[in-house]
This record gives sequence, C-alpha cells and structure tokens, in this order.
Amino acid sequence: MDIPSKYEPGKTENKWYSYWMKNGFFKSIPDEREPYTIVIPPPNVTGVLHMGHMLNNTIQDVLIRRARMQGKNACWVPGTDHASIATEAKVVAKLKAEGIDKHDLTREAFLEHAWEWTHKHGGIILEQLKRLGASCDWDRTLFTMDDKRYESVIKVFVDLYNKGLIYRGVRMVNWDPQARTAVSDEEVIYTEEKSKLYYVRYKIVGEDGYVTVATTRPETILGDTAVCANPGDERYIHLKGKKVIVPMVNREVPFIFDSYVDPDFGTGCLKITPAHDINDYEIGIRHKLPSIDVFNEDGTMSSRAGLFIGVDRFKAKDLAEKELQKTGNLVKVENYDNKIGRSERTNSVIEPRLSLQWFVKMKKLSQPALEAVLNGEVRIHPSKFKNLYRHWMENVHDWCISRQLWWGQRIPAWYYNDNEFVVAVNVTEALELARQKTGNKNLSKDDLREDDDVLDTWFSSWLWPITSFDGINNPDNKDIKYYYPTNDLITAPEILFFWVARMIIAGYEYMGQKPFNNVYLTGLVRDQQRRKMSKSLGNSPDPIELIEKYGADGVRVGMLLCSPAGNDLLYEDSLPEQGRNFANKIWNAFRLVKSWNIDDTVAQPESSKLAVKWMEEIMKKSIIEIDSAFRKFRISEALMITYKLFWDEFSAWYLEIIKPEYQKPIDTITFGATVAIFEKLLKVIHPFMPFITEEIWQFLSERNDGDSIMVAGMPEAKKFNAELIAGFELMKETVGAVRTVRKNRDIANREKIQLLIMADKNSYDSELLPVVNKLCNLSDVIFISEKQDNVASFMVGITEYFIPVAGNFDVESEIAKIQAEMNYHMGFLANVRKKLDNDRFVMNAPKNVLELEIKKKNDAESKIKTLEEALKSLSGPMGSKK
RNA sequence: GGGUUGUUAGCUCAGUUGGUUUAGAGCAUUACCUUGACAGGGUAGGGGUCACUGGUUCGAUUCCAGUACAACCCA
Repeated sequence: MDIPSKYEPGKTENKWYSYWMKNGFFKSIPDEREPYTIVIPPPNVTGVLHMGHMLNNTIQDVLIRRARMQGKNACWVPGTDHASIATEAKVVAKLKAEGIDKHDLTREAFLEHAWEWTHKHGGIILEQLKRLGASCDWDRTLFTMDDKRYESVIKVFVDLYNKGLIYRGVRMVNWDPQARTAVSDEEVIYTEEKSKLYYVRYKIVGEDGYVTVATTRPETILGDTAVCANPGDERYIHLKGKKVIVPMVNREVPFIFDSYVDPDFGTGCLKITPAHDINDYEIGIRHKLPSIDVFNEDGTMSSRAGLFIGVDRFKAKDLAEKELQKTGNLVKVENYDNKIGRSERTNSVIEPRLSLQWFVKMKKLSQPALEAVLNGEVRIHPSKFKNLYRHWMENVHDWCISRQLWWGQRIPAWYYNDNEFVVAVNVTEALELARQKTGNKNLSKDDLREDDDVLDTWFSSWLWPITSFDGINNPDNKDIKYYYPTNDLITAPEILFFWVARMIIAGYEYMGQKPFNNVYLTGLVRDQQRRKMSKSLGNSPDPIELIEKYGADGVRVGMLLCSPAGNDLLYEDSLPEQGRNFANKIWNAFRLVKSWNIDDTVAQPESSKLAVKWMEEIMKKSIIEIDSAFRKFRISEALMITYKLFWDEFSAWYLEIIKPEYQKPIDTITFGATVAIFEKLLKVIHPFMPFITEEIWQFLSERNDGDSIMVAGMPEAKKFNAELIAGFELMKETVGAVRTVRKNRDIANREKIQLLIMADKNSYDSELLPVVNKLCNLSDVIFISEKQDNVASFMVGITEYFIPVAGNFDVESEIAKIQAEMNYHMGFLANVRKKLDNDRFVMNAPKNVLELEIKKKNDAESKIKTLEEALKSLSGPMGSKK
C-alpha cells in the first residue's frame, strides 16, 4: 500500500472544491422539495477573513451541508455589505496618502474612488470562505449597494416616511470632527485618559462674590447658558433667582437648580452648555435654556463662540486657560482622569453635538418583533439571550439612520427651501410632489436640493433576508415565496440588537412574517488571556495560514469543538491540532481497511459477526443523539458524539475486533459490512469535515463521475437495541480489567492466558465471550465454582473473574487492591444505608427510587461479601503459602 | 448607577423539569508500550467539599435568598 501514513489536506481540498463547483452541488433553485435557507451575515466588503468569520461560517456550512444531505433544497446565500463608515474611512485614508483631501473632491468623484476600492478589495473575503469549504450558492452573491438592494432601501425609506414612521429631529450625536460625521454609540470607544480639571469663577450679578465651577472643558465656557447647583445644596441656596456672568464673553446667565448635579463633585456647582453635553442638553430642555453651538463641524471654534474663531478645539482649550488666567478667573487646575470617547475609525475625540438627523420611530414598529420572540415563533439559541432581547425591545429608542457620509444609500429627500422638503424615490417624483406641496407649477429640478447624507448601513442589512430574494422590488417572485422565511440565522451576540432585532422588525413590517425560525448566537473568539481577537492587538492568527497548516477540516473541527452556543471560544493552536489529529485518525482507519486482502473462502468469525451487529446498533444510537443535539443547536455536542463514535467505538473497539491476524485475509461478509459502516460514518462526519470525507468516500467503493458524498443521503435515526449495547459495555469492562491484570502482572500481550469465571456456565451470558477471547488473547475460558490459588481477581457487575498468574503473583498488592475497592463500596453502602435508615425517606420517596436504593444496597453488600472472602483467602494459609 | 447572565477537574464545557451505583466529556497530565492502520498513536491511571453562607425538602450541583467574584448590555 502506498497510501501515506499522514493525511495531507493540501493535496485534496482544492480538487474537491472544484469538483463540487463543477457539478453545481451548491446551486439551489426552487423546486418541490422542502427548502432549507440561510442568508449569510454579510461581512464588510473590503474586510478580510478573521477568526470570528471562520467560526460563524463553519457553523453555517455544517447546517447547510447536513440539510442538503437530508434531502432538503439547501440554499446558502452569500454576500457582503458596504460598511459605510469603515469603507469610507479607508478610502479617505487612502486618498490622503495620495495627497488628496476628501473635501476637495465632488461627491461623484469620491464615489468613483470608493467603487474602485470596493472592486479591488471586495470579494477577497468570499474567496477565503471557499478555502474553508463554504458551500454557498455563489451565483446568488449579493452586495448591499448593488442596484436591486439600493432600490429596495430607498423604497423602504419612502414607505416608512409616508407611513409617518420616519421623522427629522434634533439630537445629541457623537460627532467625529475628523471624519465629519455622526457615529453611533457602538462606534465610540471610551477609555480612561489623563486630563485636567479647571476651577473657574463666575461673577455674581449685583453682588461682589463669585461662584466657582469645576470643568474639564474650559473652551466650552463660551457656550454656557446657565450655572447650576443641586436644589438641596445649602451652599448655593442664596443664589436662587440670581444671575452670573460667564467669563471671557461676559454674558449674563441664570443660576438654576437641578437634582442632576452631584454636590460632592468638584465645587458642587456645574456650568451648563446644552449644545455640548448630553446631560447639559437635558437640563437645558428642562429649564428652557438657549443652546449655543461653539464648534464648526471640523472641530474648530465657530463664529457663535465669539472668541478664538476658527481655532481648533484643543488649541482653544489652551487659549481659554490663558485668557482665564489673565482675567483672574482661573482659581486652580487639578490633574484628573476621566473617560474620553474616541471614534473607533479615526481615533479622534468624539464631540457631543446637536444635529438634525433622520430617525425611525421604533416603538410601534417593533411590537410584533418583540412578541415573536416572547411567544417562541422566533427562537433564540441559547435561550439566555431571550431576556436580553426583551429588555432591549421594551426600552427601544428611536433609530438614528442618517450618517454624514457619501458612501451609502443617499437619503431620498429633496429640499425646496431651507427646511421644507419632499421624500420620493427619485427626483422626478420629488419634483411632482414639491409642485403639489408649494402650488408652484414652475418649480424645476434645479430648485431642489437633495439631502447630503446617506443611510446607516444597518438600514440596508435589516432588509437582508428579504432583499436577498428581491422581495421588496418584486414581492411575488418565485424565490421569495419559496425561500422566505429562511430557516436559521447564525451570528454573534454583539449584533443582536443592531441587526437581528431589526431584521425581525422589518420581516413583520414588509413580509408580514418572521425572517427566520431560529437565531443561533455564537461566541466571540478570544485569545488565552480572554482578550477579543483584533488586528490592533495582533493576537489573531491568520485563518488562511491556519488552513494551510492544519487543513480546512482540522480548523473547522477545532473551531467547533470548543464553542458551545453563546460561550466565548478561547482560541489556541491545540484546537485545530485536535481537528487535524482526528482527520489523521480517519485517514488511518481508511488505510487499514484498504490494506486488507479479501478471501471468500474464509468463514466469518463469531467475534466479527457480533461486532458488526453491535456497531450497527451503536451507530443508530449515536445518530439519534446527534439529531437531538442538532435540534437543540448544540453543534459542538453533535460533533463530540460523532468524534467519539468514530474514534472510540469504530477505531478502538470495532476495528480491533474484526482486524484479521497479521498478513491474513479478511472474510467477505465482514469486509462488506465494514465498508458499509465506514461509508455511513463518513456521511455523518461530512458536514463537519467535508474534504477528507469526500476523499475517502470516493476511494472506498467504485464511483461514477458526478457522484459525491455531499449529495448522498444522510443516515436516518432508527430505533436501537439498548440491551445489546449494554451487554457490550459490560464486555468492554471485562476486557479492560483483563488488560489491567496483564499490565500489573507484566504479562505480555502475546502470551496467552486463561480466564476463569466464577459462575454457572448455564446461567452466565456467554454470548460475547468470543469477543473477549479475541481482544484478550485467551487460551481458554473455564467456569469454576471455587476460588483458585495464585490468581489475580476482578469483578464486573457482581461476577468474579480470575486469571492464573503463577510466578507473577504478588499477595500484598492484591490485598491492597481489594482493600481499596472495599473501602469504596463501604463508603457507598454507608451512604445508601443512611437513606434507607431514614424513616421519612422510606415513607416519602417514590417507589422506584426506593427500589433502586434497595438494589444499590444489595449489590454493594454482595460485592463487599465477595471481596471479604477474597481478602480472607489471601491473608489465610493459602495466601501465605506463596 | 441600572439590567442580564454566569461561577462544576489544570483548561474549555455538559449535567434534561431535586433521587439513576458517593459528579461526566474533550484537551492537558502520569506510567507503561520502538506491536504489523495511526507516536498527529495505543493501553491503563490520577485529578472535583459542584464559589461561599443560610433556607426549603426525607433528600440540593439541581429550587429560593444573601455574599463575593466575573462577563456582557444600557446610560
């Protein structure tokens, strides 16, 4: 045999992936079969594969391959999203490196650069998924910004607007002055940074005194419209109704009271700048204060500041400090650590800013989506996330959907003057509407100004299960009717709200039903220090290198084995290594089977016959367990059952039993049965390890071109014979005990030994003795009724076994062994007796529990009795004879 | 600060409505094995007061309360 002893994944993976593609096995078109559909969580179009994608897509591929083998019409739709902020930031950075400032370009020119970038980098990630073995229907590949998806998003915006569910409003947003855009809360990273706390005095109007205020941002003093203290703070109570003068700008503002102020912080006195702090903003609303925005959108001081106009905000802080010092209003400066928010994309300090944004009203819209999860119509796995979902949905905020960017779907609003606008799918319809609204028939396209902002990327992806089948533009098409609702969604818990919840909302709003039946939330991939894997930390391995090192199958197994649903996965190299080792185990089982010569004149040994029968039963049992694990989305458990079925039951037990003696042939019946069993096992393993199973399946039997394990039927669950399996377990125990005796007594495996069974031959179940015989290399089996001399003993169940060990007998160790075993049973018995001696237990416990306890007691007592006798005989005259 | 979820072997996790032979798995670990599929392997072991303190119960890893610690979400 010239099959290498180590499996080499590099030699098979590309070959089989091309074969599958060539034969169109990934393709799906609607037919009469039951559909099984997954839409991919679209990765960032210009991103590269990271460990999170590996885990996530492995799970999707496992589910889709399994469904396909179960005879369903499996459709996995791939695609990418345009990731407006991330992509725009990358394009801006690239242009900057070339000496081009985004703001010097027209919108059209910038978008050309963005598309160029997208075409150059887009799709790399999808190519990488192929290396993993992903069986997506590539002909369906989508992009959230392609024509159909763009059109759908615009239509939905217009529709929601017309339903009164979209409005424009003033909000405090996280402003990134470098990117000149609002960013969402989740794109702001807060870290502890060193800063300073400035104590500034404000003159009290009509008095000689001052009040002192502590602030970290003296440059925003220019926008102050009040000074505030806690209403219960007696130090300031006398200032009720007074006014104070804002330093530098000498503006008179009221002194107000609000319970928001913490009397213990700083001086207990707070300056209020409604335009630049969320809390101040809310206080401003409560006290009807004006708000003065002192910054421009690039972070420089605006003309409204009155001072330092055009100066950058950080420079302005220094200038303000000097100015305050000069005028004697700076009391002191302290070092101070506080949390500073920085933009995830540009790392510049986030500026809270009032701004006009577009919002979706969420309360009513989200109602059906909340109910769907609560009543189990949409199931979340693991269910612990259900509470979290409910909590979020019950406190849902309106969704800010506008972004001050160019890369994305442009908001379809046209202004015919500063604040009045119409919303329509295109400019022609907008013009029509504007003419109606104004009554001005002479209005032309040139009089309309299109909104500059684009929509949040999630506003495209929340429609993903619908737009994947073009269900917005073309609601009655064959695909959407067949594939929607999809079956399962696999994603990370961190986007449960931003994406999953919103998809459910959109599903009910636009399709009148849920987008998927199940949501499976994977864990986060972390390193051994529990840090999230990230590019900036450099703690993430390169997935493609891993595939090259361990094989795609090995990496897939590695990712799955240690990722129970919702739990984080602590990555280390030993995981794919374990997967690779498993592949090697399968490979070598194949080598063994392939190496046998078949001889039809050889009769099937009794032990092989028993092994085949047992293997078939244990497979049925495992398949039932695997099915059940999949139903509960316990995918790592399903894999573990499969792993043990192959490694322990098939390799360690079955193959060892049927293995012919060295260089002897195997009988036809056993060989045929073994190939059938092997093929069945390969099918069960295939969804987890597509490549190696295909490779072996192709060579195990004669195949035709176009045959493939990936479209072969998955073995179905059938009732199994539990008694037979239990009998085998007892047999395994016996074999194990014999092996222990061999090891302890230093008896070589080649040396044949006798097995003595203390039992009546007629009542002893000897069906499996041929198997024991084969595995233990016995010379003969003898039933006895009396204990023998110079024997090692062990018990299986309540039967006692002996092995003559003349010459190797060691009384002391035998005594110690029996003594240890006795201690265990005594302890156990004491426990059981405690229960049975308790009258209330006997009176209250259910009958079956009571019976079980009595049986435990009897078994333990009889074992102890046997052990006592053994001990007696050893320490008596016979034992000392040695 | 508010909320959610955890805490079981060295590590990662199971433990199915409280009783199933005084707690299971994988990995790691120990001893032995240069065997004829596989050392990326085989055989046999060791390892846990189920975070802590109370309570309910005949009986608690399992139910309840509190404490400690951790993670995540929201502000």
